[in-house]
Amino acid sequence: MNIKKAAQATDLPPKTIRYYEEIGLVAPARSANGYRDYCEADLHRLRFIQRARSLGFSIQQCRSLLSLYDDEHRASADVKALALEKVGEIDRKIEELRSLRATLSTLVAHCHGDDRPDCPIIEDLAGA
Amino acid sequence: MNIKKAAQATDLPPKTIRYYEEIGLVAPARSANGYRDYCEADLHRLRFIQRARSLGFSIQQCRSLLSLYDDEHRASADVKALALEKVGEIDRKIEELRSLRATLSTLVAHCHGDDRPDCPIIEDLAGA
DNA sequence: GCTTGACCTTCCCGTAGCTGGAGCCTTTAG
DNA sequence: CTAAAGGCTCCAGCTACGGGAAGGTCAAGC
Repeated sequence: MNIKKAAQATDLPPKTIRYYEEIGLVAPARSANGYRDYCEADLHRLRFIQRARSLGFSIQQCRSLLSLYDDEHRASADVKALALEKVGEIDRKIEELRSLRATLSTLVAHCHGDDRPDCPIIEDLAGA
Repeated sequence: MNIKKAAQATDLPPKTIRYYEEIGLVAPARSANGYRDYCEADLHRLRFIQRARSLGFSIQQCRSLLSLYDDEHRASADVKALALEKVGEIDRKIEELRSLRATLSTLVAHCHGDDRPDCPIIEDLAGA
Protein backbone atom coordinates (compact mmCIF):
# COMPACT_ATOMS: atom_id res chain seq x y z
CA MET A 1 0.00 0.00 0.00
CA ASN A 2 1.39 3.37 -1.05
CA ILE A 3 1.72 6.26 1.31
CA LYS A 4 -1.40 8.12 0.23
CA LYS A 5 -3.63 5.16 0.88
CA ALA A 6 -1.89 4.63 4.18
CA ALA A 7 -2.50 8.29 4.98
CA GLN A 8 -6.20 7.91 4.27
CA ALA A 9 -6.35 4.70 6.28
CA THR A 10 -4.71 6.27 9.33
CA ASP A 11 -5.99 9.82 9.15
CA LEU A 12 -2.44 11.16 9.06
CA PRO A 13 -0.88 13.40 6.38
CA PRO A 14 1.74 11.72 4.18
CA LYS A 15 4.29 14.25 5.38
CA THR A 16 3.70 13.22 8.97
CA ILE A 17 4.01 9.53 8.09
CA ARG A 18 7.35 10.17 6.42
CA TYR A 19 8.41 12.12 9.45
CA TYR A 20 7.49 9.22 11.71
CA GLU A 21 9.68 7.01 9.60
CA GLU A 22 12.53 9.51 9.72
CA ILE A 23 12.49 9.51 13.51
CA GLY A 24 12.28 5.74 13.63
CA LEU A 25 8.69 5.10 14.66
CA VAL A 26 7.34 3.18 11.66
CA ALA A 27 9.62 1.83 8.93
CA PRO A 28 7.68 0.29 6.04
CA ALA A 29 9.12 -1.98 3.37
CA ARG A 30 10.09 -0.46 0.04
CA SER A 31 8.79 -1.55 -3.36
CA ALA A 32 11.14 -2.16 -6.29
CA ASN A 33 10.62 1.43 -7.44
CA GLY A 34 11.60 2.82 -4.05
CA TYR A 35 8.06 3.66 -2.97
CA ARG A 36 7.08 3.00 0.65
CA ASP A 37 4.91 -0.09 0.96
CA TYR A 38 2.76 -0.21 4.10
CA CYS A 39 1.54 -3.53 5.48
CA GLU A 40 -1.29 -4.03 7.97
CA ALA A 41 1.11 -4.04 10.94
CA ASP A 42 2.50 -0.68 9.82
CA LEU A 43 -1.00 0.73 9.61
CA HIS A 44 -1.76 -0.53 13.10
CA ARG A 45 1.32 1.20 14.46
CA LEU A 46 0.46 4.42 12.64
CA ARG A 47 -3.10 4.38 13.98
CA PHE A 48 -1.72 3.64 17.42
CA ILE A 49 0.51 6.68 17.21
CA GLN A 50 -2.27 8.83 15.82
CA ARG A 51 -4.52 7.96 18.75
CA ALA A 52 -1.78 8.41 21.32
CA ARG A 53 -0.87 11.81 19.85
CA SER A 54 -4.49 12.88 19.84
CA LEU A 55 -4.60 12.01 23.54
CA GLY A 56 -1.76 14.42 24.09
CA PHE A 57 1.19 12.04 24.37
CA SER A 58 4.48 13.43 23.09
CA ILE A 59 6.51 11.62 20.47
CA GLN A 60 8.84 10.34 23.19
CA GLN A 61 5.90 9.06 25.17
CA CYS A 62 4.54 7.46 22.01
CA ARG A 63 7.85 5.71 21.64
CA SER A 64 7.49 4.28 25.14
CA LEU A 65 3.89 3.31 24.51
CA LEU A 66 4.86 1.61 21.26
CA SER A 67 7.51 -0.44 22.96
CA LEU A 68 4.93 -1.54 25.53
CA TYR A 69 2.54 -2.24 22.65
CA ASP A 70 5.20 -4.45 21.11
CA ASP A 71 6.05 -6.20 24.36
CA GLU A 72 3.95 -9.31 24.82
CA HIS A 73 5.09 -9.54 28.42
CA ARG A 74 4.43 -5.96 29.41
CA ALA A 75 2.93 -5.15 32.77
CA SER A 76 -0.25 -3.12 32.49
CA ALA A 77 1.06 -1.18 35.49
CA ASP A 78 3.75 0.34 33.27
CA VAL A 79 1.16 1.55 30.79
CA LYS A 80 -0.99 2.89 33.57
CA ALA A 81 1.99 4.76 35.01
CA LEU A 82 2.61 6.53 31.70
CA ALA A 83 -1.05 7.44 31.41
CA LEU A 84 -1.15 8.72 34.97
CA GLU A 85 1.90 10.83 34.41
CA LYS A 86 0.16 12.31 31.39
CA VAL A 87 -2.93 13.04 33.45
CA GLY A 88 -0.67 14.84 35.91
CA GLU A 89 0.87 16.91 33.13
CA ILE A 90 -2.58 17.83 31.88
CA ASP A 91 -3.68 18.79 35.36
CA ARG A 92 -0.69 21.06 35.76
CA LYS A 93 -1.38 22.73 32.43
CA ILE A 94 -5.03 23.24 33.25
CA GLU A 95 -4.11 24.76 36.57
CA GLU A 96 -1.67 27.13 34.93
CA LEU A 97 -4.21 28.17 32.33
CA ARG A 98 -6.88 28.69 34.98
CA SER A 99 -4.57 30.97 36.88
CA LEU A 100 -3.78 32.98 33.75
CA ARG A 101 -7.43 33.17 32.92
CA ALA A 102 -8.29 34.47 36.37
CA THR A 103 -5.67 37.21 36.20
CA LEU A 104 -6.66 38.21 32.70
CA SER A 105 -10.36 38.30 33.33
CA THR A 106 -9.85 40.42 36.41
CA LEU A 107 -7.98 42.90 34.23
CA VAL A 108 -10.67 42.72 31.58
CA ALA A 109 -13.36 43.34 34.15
CA HIS A 110 -11.71 46.56 35.23
CA CYS A 111 -11.32 47.93 31.73
CA HIS A 112 -14.25 50.05 30.67
CA GLY A 113 -13.50 49.27 27.03
CA ASP A 114 -14.54 52.45 25.31
CA ASP A 115 -12.69 54.89 23.06
CA ARG A 116 -10.76 56.58 25.83
CA PRO A 117 -7.05 55.76 26.14
CA ASP A 118 -6.80 55.04 29.86
CA CYS A 119 -6.78 51.31 30.36
CA PRO A 120 -6.09 49.22 33.47
CA ILE A 121 -4.81 46.36 31.32
CA ILE A 122 -2.09 48.44 29.73
CA GLU A 123 -1.34 50.03 33.08
CA ASP A 124 -0.91 46.67 34.70
CA LEU A 125 1.37 45.44 31.93
CA ALA A 126 3.36 48.64 32.23
CA GLY A 127 3.78 47.86 35.92
CA ALA A 128 1.72 50.70 37.34
CA MET B 1 23.00 50.31 31.17
CA ASN B 2 24.54 47.11 29.87
CA ILE B 3 22.52 44.06 29.00
CA LYS B 4 23.21 42.11 32.15
CA LYS B 5 21.92 44.87 34.37
CA ALA B 6 18.93 45.24 32.09
CA ALA B 7 18.36 41.52 32.38
CA GLN B 8 18.38 41.74 36.17
CA ALA B 9 16.11 44.75 36.10
CA THR B 10 13.53 43.07 33.86
CA ASP B 11 13.79 39.47 35.00
CA LEU B 12 14.58 38.36 31.47
CA PRO B 13 17.65 36.41 30.30
CA PRO B 14 20.13 38.39 28.18
CA LYS B 15 19.55 35.93 25.34
CA THR B 16 15.88 36.71 25.35
CA ILE B 17 16.52 40.43 25.36
CA ARG B 18 18.81 40.11 22.35
CA TYR B 19 16.15 38.02 20.68
CA TYR B 20 13.54 40.70 21.30
CA GLU B 21 15.83 43.17 19.62
CA GLU B 22 16.39 40.84 16.69
CA ILE B 23 12.66 40.55 16.05
CA GLY B 24 12.20 44.27 16.39
CA LEU B 25 10.53 44.64 19.80
CA VAL B 26 13.08 46.69 21.72
CA ALA B 27 16.05 48.37 20.04
CA PRO B 28 18.42 49.99 22.55
CA ALA B 29 21.09 52.54 21.71
CA ARG B 30 24.67 51.37 21.28
CA SER B 31 27.65 52.64 23.22
CA ALA B 32 30.87 53.62 21.46
CA ASN B 33 32.22 50.12 22.03
CA GLY B 34 29.21 48.53 20.39
CA TYR B 35 27.59 47.39 23.63
CA ARG B 36 23.84 47.68 23.97
CA ASP B 37 22.87 50.59 26.19
CA TYR B 38 19.42 50.36 27.74
CA CYS B 39 17.59 53.47 28.87
CA GLU B 40 14.61 53.62 31.21
CA ALA B 41 12.12 53.56 28.35
CA ASP B 42 13.74 50.38 27.01
CA LEU B 43 13.45 48.78 30.42
CA HIS B 44 9.79 49.73 30.60
CA ARG B 45 9.14 48.10 27.26
CA LEU B 46 11.04 44.98 28.28
CA ARG B 47 9.11 44.70 31.54
CA PHE B 48 5.91 45.26 29.61
CA ILE B 49 6.75 42.39 27.31
CA GLN B 50 7.82 40.19 30.19
CA ARG B 51 4.47 40.71 31.92
CA ALA B 52 2.47 40.22 28.75
CA ARG B 53 4.34 37.00 27.96
CA SER B 54 3.80 35.70 31.48
CA LEU B 55 0.09 36.30 30.97
CA GLY B 56 0.21 34.01 27.96
CA PHE B 57 0.29 36.54 25.13
CA SER B 58 2.24 35.44 22.08
CA ILE B 59 5.02 37.55 20.63
CA GLN B 60 2.66 38.73 17.90
CA GLN B 61 0.09 39.72 20.48
CA CYS B 62 2.80 41.49 22.46
CA ARG B 63 3.61 43.43 19.34
CA SER B 64 0.01 44.57 19.12
CA LEU B 65 -0.10 45.39 22.82
CA LEU B 66 3.12 47.38 22.52
CA SER B 67 1.75 49.44 19.70
CA LEU B 68 -1.31 50.19 21.81
CA TYR B 69 1.01 50.98 24.72
CA ASP B 70 2.84 53.44 22.48
CA ASP B 71 -0.33 54.98 21.14
CA GLU B 72 -1.42 57.92 23.26
CA HIS B 73 -4.76 57.96 21.48
CA ARG B 74 -5.55 54.28 21.80
CA ALA B 75 -9.04 53.14 22.64
CA SER B 76 -9.16 50.96 25.72
CA ALA B 77 -11.73 48.91 23.81
CA ASP B 78 -8.95 47.73 21.51
CA VAL B 79 -6.88 46.53 24.44
CA LYS B 80 -9.87 44.86 25.98
CA ALA B 81 -10.60 43.09 22.70
CA LEU B 82 -7.11 41.62 22.62
CA ALA B 83 -7.39 40.48 26.21
CA LEU B 84 -10.80 38.97 25.60
CA GLU B 85 -9.52 37.10 22.59
CA LYS B 86 -6.76 35.72 24.78
CA VAL B 87 -9.28 34.65 27.39
CA GLY B 88 -11.14 32.86 24.63
CA GLU B 89 -7.98 31.08 23.53
CA ILE B 90 -7.31 30.01 27.08
CA ASP B 91 -10.86 28.76 27.48
CA ARG B 92 -10.55 26.69 24.34
CA LYS B 93 -7.29 25.18 25.52
CA ILE B 94 -8.70 24.39 28.93
CA GLU B 95 -11.70 22.73 27.34
CA GLU B 96 -9.49 20.66 25.09
CA LEU B 97 -7.32 19.60 28.01
CA ARG B 98 -10.35 18.75 30.10
CA SER B 99 -11.65 16.54 27.34
CA LEU B 100 -8.29 14.78 27.02
CA ARG B 101 -8.13 14.37 30.74
CA ALA B 102 -11.58 12.82 30.87
CA THR B 103 -10.76 10.30 28.15
CA LEU B 104 -7.43 9.41 29.68
CA SER B 105 -8.71 9.02 33.19
CA THR B 106 -11.51 6.77 31.99
CA LEU B 107 -8.88 4.58 30.38
CA VAL B 108 -6.76 4.67 33.51
CA ALA B 109 -9.73 3.71 35.65
CA HIS B 110 -10.29 0.59 33.58
CA CYS B 111 -6.70 -0.56 33.73
CA HIS B 112 -6.04 -2.86 36.66
CA GLY B 113 -2.39 -1.84 36.62
CA ASP B 114 -0.68 -5.02 37.74
CA ASP B 115 1.99 -7.19 36.14
CA ARG B 116 -0.31 -8.85 33.63
CA PRO B 117 0.02 -7.73 30.01
CA ASP B 118 -3.63 -7.17 29.13
CA CYS B 119 -4.35 -3.48 29.29
CA PRO B 120 -7.40 -1.47 28.21
CA ILE B 121 -5.24 1.56 27.53
CA ILE B 122 -3.08 -0.20 25.00
CA GLU B 123 -6.15 -1.88 23.54
CA ASP B 124 -7.86 1.44 23.06
CA LEU B 125 -4.81 2.97 21.41
CA ALA B 126 -4.56 -0.08 19.19
CA GLY B 127 -8.14 0.59 18.12
CA ALA B 128 -9.76 -2.45 19.70
C1' DG C 1 52.24 47.21 32.10
C1' DC C 2 50.24 42.76 32.24
C1' DT C 3 47.22 39.25 33.23
C1' DT C 4 42.90 37.43 34.57
C1' DG C 5 38.22 37.06 34.61
C1' DA C 6 33.84 38.93 33.74
C1' DC C 7 31.45 40.89 30.51
C1' DC C 8 30.15 42.02 25.68
C1' DT C 9 29.55 41.00 20.53
C1' DT C 10 27.92 38.10 16.38
C1' DC C 11 26.91 33.75 14.39
C1' DC C 12 25.21 29.22 14.00
C1' DC C 13 22.87 25.02 15.72
C1' DG C 14 19.21 22.69 18.35
C1' DT C 15 14.64 22.13 20.47
C1' DA C 16 8.96 19.63 18.93
C1' DG C 17 6.37 18.22 15.51
C1' DC C 18 5.51 18.86 11.84
C1' DT C 19 4.35 21.73 6.96
C1' DG C 20 5.43 23.64 2.46
C1' DG C 21 8.02 23.71 -1.56
C1' DA C 22 11.67 22.63 -5.18
C1' DG C 23 13.35 19.46 -8.34
C1' DC C 24 13.13 15.12 -10.13
C1' DC C 25 11.27 10.21 -11.17
C1' DT C 26 7.42 6.72 -11.92
C1' DT C 27 2.94 5.23 -12.71
C1' DT C 28 -1.55 5.52 -14.76
C1' DA C 29 -5.38 7.20 -17.75
C1' DG C 30 -6.87 8.71 -21.98
C1' DC D 1 2.37 9.98 -26.40
C1' DT D 2 1.22 13.15 -23.20
C1' DA D 3 -0.35 14.92 -19.03
C1' DA D 4 -1.77 14.39 -14.46
C1' DA D 5 -1.15 12.35 -10.27
C1' DG D 6 1.55 10.39 -7.20
C1' DG D 7 6.09 9.17 -5.31
C1' DC D 8 11.01 10.36 -3.81
C1' DT D 9 14.72 13.30 -1.24
C1' DC D 10 16.36 17.41 0.59
C1' DC D 11 15.99 22.11 2.36
C1' DA D 12 13.64 25.84 4.74
C1' DG D 13 10.52 27.63 8.12
C1' DC D 14 7.32 27.91 12.08
C1' DT D 15 7.57 29.47 18.13
C1' DA D 16 10.38 31.48 21.40
C1' DC D 17 14.07 31.07 22.75
C1' DG D 18 18.84 28.42 24.84
C1' DG D 19 23.69 26.73 24.29
C1' DG D 20 28.04 27.37 22.87
C1' DA D 21 32.02 28.99 19.86
C1' DA D 22 35.16 32.61 18.46
C1' DG D 23 36.59 36.90 19.42
C1' DG D 24 36.53 41.98 21.35
C1' DT D 25 36.40 45.00 25.81
C1' DC D 26 36.77 46.53 30.43
C1' DA D 27 38.00 46.77 35.45
C1' DA D 28 40.79 44.93 39.17
C1' DG D 29 44.90 43.25 41.11
C1' DC D 30 50.01 42.54 40.97
